[in-house]
Amino acid sequence: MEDYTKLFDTYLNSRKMKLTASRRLILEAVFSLHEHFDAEQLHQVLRSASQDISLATVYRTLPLLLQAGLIQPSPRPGARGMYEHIWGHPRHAHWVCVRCGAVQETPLDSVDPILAREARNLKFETQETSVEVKGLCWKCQNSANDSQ
Amino acid sequence: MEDYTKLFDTYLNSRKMKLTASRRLILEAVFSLHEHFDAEQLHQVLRSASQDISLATVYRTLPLLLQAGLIQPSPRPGARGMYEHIWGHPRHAHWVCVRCGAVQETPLDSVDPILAREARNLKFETQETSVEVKGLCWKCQNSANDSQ
DNA sequence: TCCTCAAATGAGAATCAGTCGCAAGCTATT
DNA sequence: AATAGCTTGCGACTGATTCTCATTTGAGGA
Ligand SMILES: [Mn+2]
Ligand SMILES: [Mn+2]
Ligand SMILES: [Zn+2]
Ligand SMILES: [Zn+2]
Repeated sequence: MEDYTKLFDTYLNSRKMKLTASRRLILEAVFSLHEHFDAEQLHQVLRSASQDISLATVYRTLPLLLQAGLIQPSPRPGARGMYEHIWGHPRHAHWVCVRCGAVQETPLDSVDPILAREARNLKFETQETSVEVKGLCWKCQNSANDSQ
Repeated sequence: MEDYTKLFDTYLNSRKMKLTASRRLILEAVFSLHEHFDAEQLHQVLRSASQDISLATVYRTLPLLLQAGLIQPSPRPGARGMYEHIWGHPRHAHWVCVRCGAVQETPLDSVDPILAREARNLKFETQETSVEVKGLCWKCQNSANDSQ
């Protein structure tokens, strides 16, 4: 049993909920993906693995994974309800190209101490940090004069 | 004529669009607000000033203000389509309390140089930065054992 | 001032992601 | 096996945003 499965099971037990077959499959699908995803995409992954899980169940499971600390919202301009798995992944900033949509990631190591200091000043108890930068990736700068 | 009105006019002219009465009123409403808002709230502000602008027009104008650099999206967990005006406002991080919803702001001064350095490494041309921190505000920590 | 035409608007229909209600299916317990 | 509580699928529903289209407005030219 993977670590993340144990963690999910523990979380569910603490809520008198069950680690069902559906939830296990959704969890596996989430950790099989290495990009950001939404409910619909996750559902597609399951369907192409011939797993007939209803979309409603996918929608119902995402908040559980969120609460369990296994995924986090990963908002994209324009898109809604995007997530990414975070178990075992160092926290990171997202650099989103507004032209081609590519997303690069960088660790938050240098930003974190600063935010920690400010949190102390505000007496704010941080739960989750999100750093998103929009702009043009290297490739798109160089093709800035191409069509669209 | 306010600076932001001139800027909007210039932007619209460059697109062969017109600074109409409706757009002017929406612009004024946007800068009369000093919190984050969505289309519906903006529409309410206009209605309570007896300005009968249709909600569709509000929705149509927001992307123009965005493109003109007068407002920016200000995503809130759970809420969609939130904005804030930014003309003349220093860029800032948002500290959102997950319990009471209060939003505090801090300048990005100390974070910016770090992100600038990383942008250089990535050869990324930054257009917009968003730093959002979720957690508990000071008040809510102290009432953490209260109901809800 | 009057005309012309592209741009803008209002009203309501349409879309679409996400949620909900409920009957049926599971699973642990007795 | 009966019970009780959790979970699921299905389809109906909701609410935010977008779209369509008939009508109005506004800027520039005659
Ligand atoms: Mn990521
Ligand atoms: Mn703000
Ligand atoms: Zn790009
Ligand atoms: Zn609070």
